[in-house]
Amino acid sequence: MREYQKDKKEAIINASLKLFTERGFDNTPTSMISQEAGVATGTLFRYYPTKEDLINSTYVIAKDRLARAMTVGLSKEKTLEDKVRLIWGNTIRWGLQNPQELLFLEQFLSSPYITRITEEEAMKKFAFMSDLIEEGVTAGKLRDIHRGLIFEILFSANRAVIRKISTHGLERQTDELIDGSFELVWSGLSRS
Amino acid sequence: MREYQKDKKEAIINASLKLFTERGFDNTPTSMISQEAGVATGTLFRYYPTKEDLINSTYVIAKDRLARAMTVGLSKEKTLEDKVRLIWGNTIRWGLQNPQELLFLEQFLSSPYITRITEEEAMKKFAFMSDLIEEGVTAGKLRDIHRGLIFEILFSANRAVIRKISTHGLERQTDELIDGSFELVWSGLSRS
Amino acid sequence: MREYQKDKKEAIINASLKLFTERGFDNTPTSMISQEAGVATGTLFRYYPTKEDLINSTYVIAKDRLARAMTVGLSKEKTLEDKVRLIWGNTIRWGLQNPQELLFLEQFLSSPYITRITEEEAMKKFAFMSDLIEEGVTAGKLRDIHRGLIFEILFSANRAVIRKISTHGLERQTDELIDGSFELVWSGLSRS
Amino acid sequence: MREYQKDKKEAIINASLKLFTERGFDNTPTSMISQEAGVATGTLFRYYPTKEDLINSTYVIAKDRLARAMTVGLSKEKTLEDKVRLIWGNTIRWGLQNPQELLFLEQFLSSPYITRITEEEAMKKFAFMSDLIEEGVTAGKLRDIHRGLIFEILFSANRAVIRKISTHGLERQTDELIDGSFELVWSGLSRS
DNA sequence: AATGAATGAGCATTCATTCAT
DNA sequence: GATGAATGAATGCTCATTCAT
Repeated sequence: MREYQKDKKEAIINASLKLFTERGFDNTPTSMISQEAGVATGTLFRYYPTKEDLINSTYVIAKDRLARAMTVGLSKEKTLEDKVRLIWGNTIRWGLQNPQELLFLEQFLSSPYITRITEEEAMKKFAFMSDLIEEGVTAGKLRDIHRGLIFEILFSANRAVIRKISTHGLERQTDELIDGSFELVWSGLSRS
Repeated sequence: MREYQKDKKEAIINASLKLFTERGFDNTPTSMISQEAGVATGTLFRYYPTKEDLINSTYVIAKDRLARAMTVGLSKEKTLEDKVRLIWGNTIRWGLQNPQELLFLEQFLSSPYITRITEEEAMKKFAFMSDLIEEGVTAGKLRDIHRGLIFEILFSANRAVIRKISTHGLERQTDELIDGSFELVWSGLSRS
Repeated sequence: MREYQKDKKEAIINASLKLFTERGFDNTPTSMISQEAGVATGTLFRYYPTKEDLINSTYVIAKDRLARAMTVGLSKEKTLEDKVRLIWGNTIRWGLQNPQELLFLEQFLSSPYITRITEEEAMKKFAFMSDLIEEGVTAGKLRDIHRGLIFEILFSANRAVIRKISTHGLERQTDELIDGSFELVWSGLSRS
Repeated sequence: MREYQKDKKEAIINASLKLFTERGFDNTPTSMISQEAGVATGTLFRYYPTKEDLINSTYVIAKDRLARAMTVGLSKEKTLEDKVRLIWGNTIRWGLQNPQELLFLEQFLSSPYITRITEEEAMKKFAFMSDLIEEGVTAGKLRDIHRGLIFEILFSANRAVIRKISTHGLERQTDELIDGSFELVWSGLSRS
């Protein structure tokens, strides 16, 4: 309906992503999704037998897109700091360009759905982050505190930057803010 | 029902707080709230004409409780660093003791409801934080970057610590983690 | 809607009885029942939380009405034969006057619902029949075969008479057919 | 799917018979039937344009099987009583061995579908019974009451016996119960 | 003010049927 | 003929909200 979709399954996921982020899971009827996707109500249930299945599938897709965006150009970087800096910037830029997908992912942090989805599984896609952190701690470059905590702080601070930029319309200063916030976070995380 | 309530209005808010945090907004019927509060269904709507009104009122209450908890003992501290450190620890301890209320507040960060509630109003209660940050920047103790960004990073890192502790059952090491994470954050924020 | 109903619960049962017998359980939407009863869709579910609950309640009511109709005037009769003859006639006349209720009851014999309803419980209302049969066998008036079988044969033959009369429009000869069929069945059941 | 089927049409009927009896008409989706039959959903509708058509066809087949089973060995019997006795026993044994098919047939007695199927047509297959009854009445061996009534009583008593045996697990006493119930019914029907 | 029965729009899901391949 | 993806009307049930008592 919106645009030609290769197949209906993809159209449904795209519509879900859009509507779930705009309206929240529970405020988005499946009928609205199928309409937005340009398919019949029954078609949605052929591919996703349950609304919950649809939510979970959408989550996995979104998480995957984020993980891909974060690592663009990663292999070119040499030092640990440069790698983290690249990821830092990639993530912020992706978040600014895909605010809905990011918002959608955040819904899971505080929703009952989070328990139903294997945290483990979702985290596999971010193994590259865990690896980097482990490498940094081992090499004595990062503070020797709970690895998961470093991970969480990085992520949450990153989201904070995105939120601040988009909420206050600071897109013009994006590059400065990326750099400034990275220095701040990096100097906090790295061994003094 | 649960305990003797001064008046029905309070009973309703308490029931809301409990149920919303346990089950989420959309999964909590107003009928369940009125039952938990020990009042008739109609009574709830006398005080809160709309479910949305109830959600917003509950939000304000919870936010207020958080703000109070954060500032306990604040007047005793002298230096900026000590004040922020106190707030940092207060927040984490409160979050660990009131996980549901915290979760409830976080629901708003990514829910469509956030747009409906005056961000301004909610933020007034945290004026003490803004003041501290302003003071720190002015005095040259904190990095001179966007004030709101400092605020957001502080908050999000704080939540990250809480989440990590409760998710991984690290309550025993709470004090160390509070201290360690504060050093990390503070060294990031402060002027080198 | 149809007529003034003392209370909604009764109106719903009456509508159910009518529609279930006319259309079958599965071909009768709850919305149609509530409409026929002149209540809102939600009201039906206040009284009967599930369609199945409604079906079962309707069944119990109908069974009860039948049991009452069967025993009208029973205390006046003296001999076993007269008692059974009275019940025989009562049942046929009630069946002819309430064809839908009878049909409704028969639906249970061949429906999956029968397993869900305590056969025992339903049978309690017909204890007077079991007692009569037991009395007859003990007194040597009835053949000494499986009591339940006598019960079943009586019932099914009775229904056969009703069905035949109403299917073939033999209402004019009702009295003769009642008598004739009773003689037939009685001479079969009684000890020669 | 189950076993090799000569043609799809037969496979569909067999699947219908099985599933309709196990689950009832309305609780059996056509998709389930086509799956059980090992054909595509569309194929079913090539042979039976409507679910109702399929139900009716299945009914006719089942009725035919019953009629055949009832008359096995009938030509060997000489007297009227022996013929009826044979049919009596044949029917009970078939019913015990094919409880689901019998249940399926009974569904029609009290279902709205009965009006849609030509009673006449279904009855043609039981002409042998009508003939026997007519013969008996004419010869003065059976009571001179409404022929159809005799037919109905015979059938319903017969089903009552089957039901009683299978409900109470009396299979061991099948032969006695067949004989006992036949004596009972026959002495009722025959001219004293 | 308080009550809770009543309301009816709204929702997730099912399924008989169609039709392009 | 055969297939099975697609359709969309229909259904059981929920729940925010109203209002007579």
